[in-house]
Amino acid sequence: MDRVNEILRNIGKKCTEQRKLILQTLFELAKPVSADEVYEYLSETNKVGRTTVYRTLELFERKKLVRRIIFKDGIIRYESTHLKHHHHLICLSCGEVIPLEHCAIASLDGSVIEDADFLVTEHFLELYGYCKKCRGGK
Amino acid sequence: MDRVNEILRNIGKKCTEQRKLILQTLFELAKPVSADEVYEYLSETNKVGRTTVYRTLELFERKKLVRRIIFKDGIIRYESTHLKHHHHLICLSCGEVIPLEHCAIASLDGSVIEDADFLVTEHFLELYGYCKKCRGGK
DNA sequence: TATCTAAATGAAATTTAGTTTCATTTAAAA
DNA sequence: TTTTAAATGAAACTAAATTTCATTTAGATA
Repeated sequence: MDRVNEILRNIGKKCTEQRKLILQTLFELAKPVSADEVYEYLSETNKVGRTTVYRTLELFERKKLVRRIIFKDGIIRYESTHLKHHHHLICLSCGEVIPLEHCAIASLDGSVIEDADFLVTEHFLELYGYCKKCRGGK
Repeated sequence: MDRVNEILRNIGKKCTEQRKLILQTLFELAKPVSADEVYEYLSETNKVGRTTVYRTLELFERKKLVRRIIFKDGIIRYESTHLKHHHHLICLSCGEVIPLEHCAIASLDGSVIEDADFLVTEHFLELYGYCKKCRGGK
């Protein structure tokens, strides 16, 4: 929790109970989660309102504490940036999300696509398919 | 329009006026468009209801006439599969969407990620950054 | 060609994700 | 401690997408 306090102090915003809880949750879950999942996760103790969760995740995105991740379903999810840049394997059968450490196209960012004269600053890559379990050994 | 008729006959579903109009629209626009954009595009003649547009795009996706494309905003868009597999450059400033012909990671599909024992069947890659115009020559 | 029927349509109601409003509360500066 | 701008959260709202169900229609069958 000390770490959470320090991070929040560094972004130049008020260090509220709600923000600490939300950031802590993102650390604990350590995978892409939607605002509603964060809200549900915290709702037992019921200390944080839905609106605050949405607003706080947006703030965290602006401050680069989280990155936005979008899967095929179009729901906006966020993942803590203390996990370094990576992509995901998403099972089309059971929905499991597996982080993929190595990024084969990291070199794209900062480069210019010649034909289009386009400067790439970020990229989204998600891989879909079937996990070991769902393939039943095949 | 002959082409549209033939395609619809081949998927084993009724060849309705609405389906023909929607497929024709996807051919004409030839870029990722949302259900609402298709609806608006057709609304002058007002021949197709909103529900039908949503349902038809889902049908087309199941029949592989269109593929689903998701950008950062989370809105579900579709693009005709008569355009072969490719990705997009999306300008963070003006929103322009530029198709990117070459796919550097096409070889991923059908391959197994060893560490995770995961069979990849499809992938989503979108590149964000700044187009020539918005960079003002830089 | 007329009849029939399962499939398709679309208006309206509903659901879900996300945003805005505004009165109240609070972190932290003075 | 007082003060105040920032933050919160309930409720209202918006937008995207889905469901319901009465009506229409494509195209198979007689």
